[in-house]
Amino acid sequence: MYRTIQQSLLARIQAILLAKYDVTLTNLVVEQPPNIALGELALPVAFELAKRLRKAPRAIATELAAELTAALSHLEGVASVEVAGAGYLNIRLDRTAAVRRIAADQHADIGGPGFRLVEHTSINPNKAAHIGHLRNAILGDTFQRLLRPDNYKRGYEVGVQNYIDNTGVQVADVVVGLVHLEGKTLDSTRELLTELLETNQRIDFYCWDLYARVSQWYTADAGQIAARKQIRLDTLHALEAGNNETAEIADLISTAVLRRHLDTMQRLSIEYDFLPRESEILTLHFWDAARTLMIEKGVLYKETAGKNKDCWVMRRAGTEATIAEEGTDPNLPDEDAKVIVRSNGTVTYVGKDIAYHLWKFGLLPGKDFGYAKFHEYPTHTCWISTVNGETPHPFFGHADHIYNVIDSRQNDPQNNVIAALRGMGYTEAADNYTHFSYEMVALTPRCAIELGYTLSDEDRGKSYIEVSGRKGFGVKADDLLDQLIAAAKSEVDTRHPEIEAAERLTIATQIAVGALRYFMLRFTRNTVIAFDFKDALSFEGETGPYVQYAIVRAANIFRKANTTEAESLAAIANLDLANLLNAEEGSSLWETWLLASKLTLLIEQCIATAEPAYLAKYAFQLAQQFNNFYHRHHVLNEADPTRKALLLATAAVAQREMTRALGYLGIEAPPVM
RNA sequence: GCGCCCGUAGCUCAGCUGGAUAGAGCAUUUGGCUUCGAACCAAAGGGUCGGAGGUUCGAAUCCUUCCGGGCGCACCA
Repeated sequence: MYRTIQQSLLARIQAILLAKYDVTLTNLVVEQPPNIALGELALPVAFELAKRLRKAPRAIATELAAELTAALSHLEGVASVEVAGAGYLNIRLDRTAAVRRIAADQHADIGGPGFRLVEHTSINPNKAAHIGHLRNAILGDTFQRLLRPDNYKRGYEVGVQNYIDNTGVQVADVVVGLVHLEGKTLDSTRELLTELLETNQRIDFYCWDLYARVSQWYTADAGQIAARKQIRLDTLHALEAGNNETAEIADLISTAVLRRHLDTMQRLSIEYDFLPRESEILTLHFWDAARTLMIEKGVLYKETAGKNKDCWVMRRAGTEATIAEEGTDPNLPDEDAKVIVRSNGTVTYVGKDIAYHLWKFGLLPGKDFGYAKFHEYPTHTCWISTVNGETPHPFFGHADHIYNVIDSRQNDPQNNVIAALRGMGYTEAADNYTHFSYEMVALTPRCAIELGYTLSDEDRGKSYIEVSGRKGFGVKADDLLDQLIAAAKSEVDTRHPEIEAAERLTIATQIAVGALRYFMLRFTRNTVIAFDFKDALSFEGETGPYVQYAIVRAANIFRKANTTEAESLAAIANLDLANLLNAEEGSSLWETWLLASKLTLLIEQCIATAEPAYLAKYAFQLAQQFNNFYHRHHVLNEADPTRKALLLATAAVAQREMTRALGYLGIEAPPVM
């Protein structure tokens, strides 16, 4: 509702500016005054105009205020306009009218045409997911929820995919471990998987340790380094080639680990639509089609001299500009160019990635994956790439906008892919390619010590230490979640011994997931999270459970009042609320309504900036506002029926919007806690 | 060396398309449960917004520069 009023106000003021001063401002700022007593919206537009019109800001504001006041009948919901401070235009809303509209759930819509692909998680299927992967998946899943159509907004058509690098070095390393350290064959690997399954052990945990061991093994014996490096390389080539026993072992293991990843993520309500695998990109020869296209478009060329002689290379972004600027001969070999095809004829990672991204935008002629069903969620199917797929199947490679949730260390490679698209003339695709970049999750030195690692003096002095799968150094996602559930469970057990055990566990899980997802979302993307158990295991203060608790409190009011949220909101439709809302005391109630009406605005901001943290902050602020309300007004004891109705409706609107906001964050509200 | 990111309260972080008195959580101190559940609320202390210049009516926010820290710059993936 706030956004609706904002939009109509901005349109009106633009019209006035054009008619009166013949100016158009591309970027009109609207903000909220520091105090609700000054109004609900503020426009500093007079300051901006002062320069251009050579007039005092206050004088301009006075003129604009008069114009707006005259047009008040066209501004639904606006009660008055006044000049404040050095030249602010402060807008006051008609509180009663606004409350009625908010209660009736009037709000601006969000959405549009086009298909949007969100890629996230993309964990190498050779080890357990850790907290860094959790940040990735939670960011991606939350963003996907903001985009998707639902019963609150029209939304955008969305596909969620999780890229699986099942033929890379990391999987190869685990295969080396199985074959050369454990002496496993294809058959005994099968037996191992069955045994782990039967004894309720996690294959991804098994691989976590094995991966760390084999990483050390490569360099453990000085005399064997070259030989072991060769084993590693041969294994990698065997995986890439396919159709051999080594590749079959890799497929068994990577698929088993992948299933574990899906389970882990499902514990956090994270689901996928499609799992494209590198093995199909290879066997279906995506690269061949891309290569032809790139040569045709002139972005890929063979280097004839210099250090990259005999490679096929591509210029990096900005090279043309540098050449023009420095006046170097454009015919000289570009030593800075990115190698796409090595002199031995094999393609690099970036080359494969370009092919994959051309496919995402539907720009790779004649190429698509085969599709097979892989996993069933309660409401939909997750598909996986395959060579000979089944029909019918959904299509994913036709995106109008893509979002790649990939950590900031991949900035350069991502920019290479975008540069390739742009160089090929696919400007629109390049513009609609969002590298949803985020910083890593590291461990505080204290946390590392708690986990039993010995630290060097240098590490001890750092504010954080990077996790390392290769060293087996990190916190596993399932372990953290288990700890969170245990902590929440013991709280629920003491608070609600009367509830059945199974239900207590369900509640504890909801709280644990709430704490974890909120924790990963409260930091903005480019902040390194220095992970610490003390903060992550907290259920108090700025946390998910704080918001969940506020919702539980609201629900208790309705239960005891023998009414519902919907009834409470409907009940105020015909009441005379003006006296209550406009009184001094009513201001804090009105502030709750106003904040509750901002959800659409927040979602739009999160989408525009690809920053879910704003919504997390908003959910917390709304809960804070509600808790304050809860403390100041005792709803059930209220004697005056009109006032009681308003208090009930206030609790209802706060609960409605908190629940929605949490829903977008992927957090459920427990019935009790 | 080049590129990107960060530096705000004791700690962890918001605020950064310039706007009214720089905010929150944690920690510390204090007060509040015979009340709709205290996983809560209220209050207090705590800030040269890394330093220095500049642009502007106005700078935590924009520009320049310096200092400190992180990450990335392969014919690895």
